[in-house]
Amino acid sequence: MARKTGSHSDITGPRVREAALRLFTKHGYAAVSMRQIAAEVGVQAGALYLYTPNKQTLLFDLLFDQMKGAVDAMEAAELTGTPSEQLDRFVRTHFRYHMGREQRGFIPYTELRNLSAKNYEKVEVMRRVYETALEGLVKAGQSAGEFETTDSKLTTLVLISILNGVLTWYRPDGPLSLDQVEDHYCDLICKAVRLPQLTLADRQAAQ
Amino acid sequence: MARKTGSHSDITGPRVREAALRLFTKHGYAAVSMRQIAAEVGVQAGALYLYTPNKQTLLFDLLFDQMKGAVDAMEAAELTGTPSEQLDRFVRTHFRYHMGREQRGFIPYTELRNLSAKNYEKVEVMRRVYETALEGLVKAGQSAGEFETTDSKLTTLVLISILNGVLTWYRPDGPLSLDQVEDHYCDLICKAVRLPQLTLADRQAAQ
DNA sequence: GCTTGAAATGAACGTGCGTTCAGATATCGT
DNA sequence: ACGATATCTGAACGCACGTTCATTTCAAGC
Repeated sequence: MARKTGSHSDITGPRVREAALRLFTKHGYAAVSMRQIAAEVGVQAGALYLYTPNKQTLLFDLLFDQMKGAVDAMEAAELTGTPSEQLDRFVRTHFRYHMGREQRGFIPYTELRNLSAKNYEKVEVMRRVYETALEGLVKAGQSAGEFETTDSKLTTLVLISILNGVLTWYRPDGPLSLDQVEDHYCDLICKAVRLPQLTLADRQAAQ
Repeated sequence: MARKTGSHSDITGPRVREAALRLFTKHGYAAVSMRQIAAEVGVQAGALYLYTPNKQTLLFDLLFDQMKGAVDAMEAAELTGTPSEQLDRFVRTHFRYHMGREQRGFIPYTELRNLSAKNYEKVEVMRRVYETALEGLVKAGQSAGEFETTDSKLTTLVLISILNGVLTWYRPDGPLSLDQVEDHYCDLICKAVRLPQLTLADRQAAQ
């Protein structure tokens, strides 16, 4: 036995990444072996090295794309309006990017520790961009008098905790719809920074 | 060479647990080897098995004690007063238990996936106790008319995210004092559930 | 000071890891 | 139809893992 019938790199390549994403998310990078990933794809371990130079790079690519994708999604959202409206949109974009219909999945930040120093730095740059954008938003809300928070750095950290927290437990096939969770989180976050709560009408107008 | 001078099980035993806690927290269970733990203690790998039957049990003991300790700390806090006051106390107790002067450290919930089914169940029981207590508090606040949250289950999940989020990044030797962070988190959480913010005087009176 | 038991060594075990590669087979352009 | 090339197998590599155990050394009670 050697090459499989109907095999294409266009098909197997993405499947390798999907399998790795699923397994890394579920069990963590260190606990997942290349043989497990290969088995999930339906291939021998050696074949994986046609699609990635090594395990480390596989993790890096997934984490980097995840962060880069989130940044891109945020830029595509073109946050405008008042800080309050922008924060609302930020929260929704964040949630929908990771948990939307593409079923992208989410590798928690914990896995960053498994990256080599060089790879870590590259991902960290993207993360800084993302979190700095959020912090800028918090600061803008403060100076506009919409948010009553004092320490913008600390507040941003809390917001990140909340935003990523939901990604670790939310399952699209669970009892809660995407909209329900999204609304609830927006509500809580908006109240936490004490901005006048947006009504549905406000949101549609902002859109 | 065999037995070390000045060696006692009363000393080495705790040191094994401390080393394991530190390494599991930093690198994750799967990425840490028994030889690394042994090296941290200053002993050969085989010696660890005088203090734990195996690696799995080492993790279980740490996680179980961590959860059990948190539950005990909460019971010792004897939450009384209005739901608002109780929530404030809950947040502070949570933070101080994990990050207080005993420098206990905190193994994130992510590591629960490394437990065997049986061990997982035992830890999960404690976790349920803890989170159910918090949810009961949220519900009480709702019916008392102090909290404006709608979905108590979802709200509790958010609160857990926040409470555990800080434990993953806070370092006692960092720029922020324990009190600063504690106050900030209490403030944000209290506002998130929209209860009238406690003044320092209120808190001292509640104590 | 000798004996007894606790505490640790260090070598060994089987296993699974990440990775490589020669060889085998399917696909595709011609 | 055939040759070239892309895709995959299966075996192998050295290494590190968790765990065991005979042996050695230290501590302590008599």
